[in-house]
Amino acid sequence: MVRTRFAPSPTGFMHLGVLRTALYAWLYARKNKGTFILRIEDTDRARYVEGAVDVIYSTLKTCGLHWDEGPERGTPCGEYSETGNYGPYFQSERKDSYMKYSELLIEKGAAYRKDGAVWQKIPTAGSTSFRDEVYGEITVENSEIEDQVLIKSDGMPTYNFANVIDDHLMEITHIIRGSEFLSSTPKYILLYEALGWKPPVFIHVAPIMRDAGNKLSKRDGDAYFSDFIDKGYLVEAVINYIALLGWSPGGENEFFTLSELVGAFDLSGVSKSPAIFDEVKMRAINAHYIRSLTPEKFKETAKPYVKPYICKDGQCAVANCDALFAALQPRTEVLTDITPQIDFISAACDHEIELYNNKKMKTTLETALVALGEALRALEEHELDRDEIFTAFKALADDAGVKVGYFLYPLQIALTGKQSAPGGGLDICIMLGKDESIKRIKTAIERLKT
RNA sequence: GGCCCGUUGGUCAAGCGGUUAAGACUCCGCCCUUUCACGGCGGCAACAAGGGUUCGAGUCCCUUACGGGUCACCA
Repeated sequence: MVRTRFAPSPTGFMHLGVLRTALYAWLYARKNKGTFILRIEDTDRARYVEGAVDVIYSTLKTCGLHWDEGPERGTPCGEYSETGNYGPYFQSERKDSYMKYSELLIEKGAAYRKDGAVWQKIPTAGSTSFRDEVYGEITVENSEIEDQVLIKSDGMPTYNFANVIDDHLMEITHIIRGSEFLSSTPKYILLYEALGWKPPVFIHVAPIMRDAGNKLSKRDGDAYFSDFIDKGYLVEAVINYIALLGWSPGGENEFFTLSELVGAFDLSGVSKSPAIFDEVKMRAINAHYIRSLTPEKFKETAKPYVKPYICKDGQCAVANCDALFAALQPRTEVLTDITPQIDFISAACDHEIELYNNKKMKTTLETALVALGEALRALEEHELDRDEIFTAFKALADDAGVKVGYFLYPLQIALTGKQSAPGGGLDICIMLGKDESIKRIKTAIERLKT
């Protein structure tokens, strides 16, 4: 029976690297029909942060990484076993165990007291070896290892000690954690040996880097899961991306849902070297997820970003919302891309008249005036039907020996004031509706005349 | 500095003794097109260096360089 654990310290934030470790531990447990345990490592009282555990709970839940055992059970789900007889799951509540085993170690001569703390005694001779599933066989001379504190003078265990005790008591079979612990693993091994316990399987994962020389850290301002959700990333996309940072499924597919990751996850694909975080790549993945959403789902997801801009005097300023959302979907990589694209809807059409000069469209201020006149006429003469009006413009363009853009581009400028709009002139007409469009065109014509 | 570990295009990465060294992102062209996007097609671009082993090395060994981790009463 595989039992993995995620053992974060409650710092108040969920670092992407930490989340990835949780993901891997969760995936490994699910993949092997095992148990995923959440344990809070709050042995450092100086670092205690109010409400920090809630960040851990909520992040895990929104990511779908439900735990089978822990301080608070995850979403009830039939397939999960209902054990949880290994609590408490807060290290601060397990002090008795740590004291008990530190006493035992002292009795065995593997630990001693100094300066009010209990220290682990490292053998001076020999060497210690262990096998890591990612890094392979590792051997260190005991002379290279130094004695370490097991119980701090405040009575709390150190992370190093509490980990060993808890992992054993909770019957953890596979430890998945950051590679920064690779160097201290021999000390753990020595502890397991001194206690006569069988060490679990170790799986160390290389860190996520900001660039070649620096780890992704809070100082960068965008290392936390919440930072990316705030920026408009979809949680599925974030999970998908970080899963691929430091692990490769091997094939050419790089899009995986959580359950697909469970099927694909394999330790052999875990990388030994650090991976540099690339937000541009993550954006691309996010864009893919957004485009894959059904129109309904996209509308629901994008609404909060659109709503402030389409409400005018308490009314919706958009005549055709579906058209708006349909236009936005392929133009959205992250949700926050939306707002700057639709500011034209509620804002007055005040823009640089120079925009009418466009070499590619072969338009100038003069031709724009003509085109807008035609647009106005077309709108007044026809129903607001895309095909019907387009046909009218096409005929006009053919007669004049130009492309439709000759007429439609000035219309877009008149309506949006933007060189790049989420749709062409006609599309914008449909979004804004006949009345608003005509109003804007008239205003634009007046400006062009002066 | 000691000790561990690592090093394939700008980035993520496949590869696990014999390949024209995948794929994705980025970037650049072209096509599509009422702008911008989406989409389609194509292109630029890599085995850190030097020694071995081998008929043959990105794949195995050694050295160097560079990078990461660790050496806390933090985790």
